Amino acid sequence: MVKTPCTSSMEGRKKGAWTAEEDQILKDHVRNHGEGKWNTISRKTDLKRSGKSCRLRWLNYLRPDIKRGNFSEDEEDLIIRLHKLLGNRWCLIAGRLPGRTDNEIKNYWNTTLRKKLAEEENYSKQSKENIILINSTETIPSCSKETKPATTTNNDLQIDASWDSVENVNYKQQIGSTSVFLQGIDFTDYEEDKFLTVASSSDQTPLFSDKLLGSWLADQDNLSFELVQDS
DNA sequence: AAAGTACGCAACCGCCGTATA
DNA sequence: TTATACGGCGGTTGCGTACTT
Repeated sequence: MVKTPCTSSMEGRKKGAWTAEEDQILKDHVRNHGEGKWNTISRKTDLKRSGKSCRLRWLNYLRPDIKRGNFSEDEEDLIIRLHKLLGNRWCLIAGRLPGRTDNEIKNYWNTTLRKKLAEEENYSKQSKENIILINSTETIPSCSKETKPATTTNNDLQIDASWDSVENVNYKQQIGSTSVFLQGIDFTDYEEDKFLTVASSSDQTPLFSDKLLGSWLADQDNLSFELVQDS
């Protein structure tokens, strides 16, 4: 699909679809100078593109390791599971799918998966029984009554799934430390200070910090494999 | 065959965090 | 400490294509 190129009046910057010539200029520049310093590209080459536009074009289209074509069932399943865990953190999700870009995953989610999941949700509303509480050493209050803790910040990750819609959740709470098994993922070994919050918010969603999930994901190279195996 | 509508996706926009002067 | 530039991210737009009427 090719968009008609158009020219912005702002500083002669070009906008719209990229041409093959522009792609070649950008590829040559990155090959010779590496990624980064995107704003210098328009000064050092004939490209009349903003640095942002160059960066986006490279990351989403020109990068050599980009995987093209339809998403496989495994990839689709992984996206769904990661989205339950991470919400709209497309860059984090893309980090677990080699060759896929955040933009591609975001588009796929918005155009295909969201609809598909909505249809499935309408079809079956039985997940409530799938919440399994194990090894509780104290009573876990009703999730629906929990409120967002005072320690929470705007950087907290709010998992984009209500307790009612999360499947196969094992929630374990221990005296002295907090352990959470979510979607088969064990957070037990993580230092307690990394658990900014382990609770549910007023809208019935559990909260985790970006720091926790970012470091955890970085450590768990086999996450994709495990999640796929899980399905 | 033509017009209208829905869909997919590349690209843009605005915001935010970080680095630097 | 403040201002500015830049990079990164998620949300949104708009164009081309496919499908429907």
